[in-house]
Amino acid sequence: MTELSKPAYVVLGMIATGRRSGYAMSRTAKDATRHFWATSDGQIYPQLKSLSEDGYITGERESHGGRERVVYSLTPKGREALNEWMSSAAKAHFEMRDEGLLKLFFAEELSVDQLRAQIDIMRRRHQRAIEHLEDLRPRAGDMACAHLTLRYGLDLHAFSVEWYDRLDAELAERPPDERAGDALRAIDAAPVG
Amino acid sequence: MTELSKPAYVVLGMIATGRRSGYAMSRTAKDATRHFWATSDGQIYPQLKSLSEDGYITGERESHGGRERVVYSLTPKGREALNEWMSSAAKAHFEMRDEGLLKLFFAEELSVDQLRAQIDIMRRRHQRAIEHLEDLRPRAGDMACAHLTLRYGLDLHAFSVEWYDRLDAELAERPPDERAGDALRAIDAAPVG
DNA sequence: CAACCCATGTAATGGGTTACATGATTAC
DNA sequence: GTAATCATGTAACCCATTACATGGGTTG
Repeated sequence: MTELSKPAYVVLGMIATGRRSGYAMSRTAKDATRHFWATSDGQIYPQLKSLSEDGYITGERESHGGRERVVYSLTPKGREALNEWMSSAAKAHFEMRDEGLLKLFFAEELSVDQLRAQIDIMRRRHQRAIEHLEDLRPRAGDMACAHLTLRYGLDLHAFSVEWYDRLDAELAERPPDERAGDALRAIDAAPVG
Repeated sequence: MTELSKPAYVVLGMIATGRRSGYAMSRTAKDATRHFWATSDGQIYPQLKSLSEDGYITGERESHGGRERVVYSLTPKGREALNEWMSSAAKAHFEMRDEGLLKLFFAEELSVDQLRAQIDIMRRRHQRAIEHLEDLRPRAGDMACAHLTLRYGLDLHAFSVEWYDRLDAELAERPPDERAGDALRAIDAAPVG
């Protein structure tokens, strides 16, 4: 039982939760899981092929109103691999990439004005993310787990909006041409308390 | 003025904030920026070479207590590229990869018990991240911006710990062998409200 | 009859990590 | 003397995205 790749578990999980064609998986990946785990078509389709060859899943051609598609099912081996992964306590992959934070990290020499401009950009970015997730909500239908992860995303971005709001409020008290590093030191580098 | 790559801006920012040797950049990348923007040695050193060739930075050999190292400075061209990026309102790259959330997304058919076990793993993961960031704090020294991004990380993980705590508290009220999807629907899929 | 969605795939490219490789200096 | 830190780099590999390619069905 060697470990499978991450995209493999995505595919197994998709099948287990009723997304049984490659296209359905692709849709769900774009709609529902993208905001915490991106998966592209270039991963899904090759994965379906190799998981079939290795006996984790089986595909059946189905004609669905004239259109042809392949509908996959988990084999016992696939079910077991999924269960093992789902209940594993092994350290799960966690990563963040936030170009905005990178800019904040380098902001030492900016003016308070310039720093506040960047913070505003970030605040609005999280605000837009919230609006985007709200739009996705109806598409989650009755999948309770989809709503759960959506809720997490919404709450997380709301946290960020508030965090940047509070930081901005503290910076608003400082002279606009002060050095950002000095201003932050002055407000104790702990504006969010 | 074609746009530079992300690792290029990392290097420019590092120089501007006083990390002037490849090794110093590598250290800061591991210590301070890793939790929101990973950069490896395999990116830093080739980048130093190509940014030198393209006239964004200049390197000077320096002997520093017998040891040799190369210390870089920004050229006017490099300074301009950095300023442009720092003040740009263009959509900044933002990405999250959370394998734990992926498992939650597929948890529909698990038991409440199994779901709570996964939530516990995630809660502890964020707790450990907080401890790790606390350990890094002394190394930020007097860099106000380093403390700022550290603060964001700490607050973000604290938010997550609380979020999972609240979710777990609600699930604790449900029978342990209930289907996770049903339990979540029952608590209205909005446990964090 | 055009645009869009369903449906499936491949190839080129780009980005990033890991492992490897080397060697000097300093602290214990 | 030996382990850790300073210091710099390269090559192989893995992973993922993008663009391309194809074609049938549905809706306005």
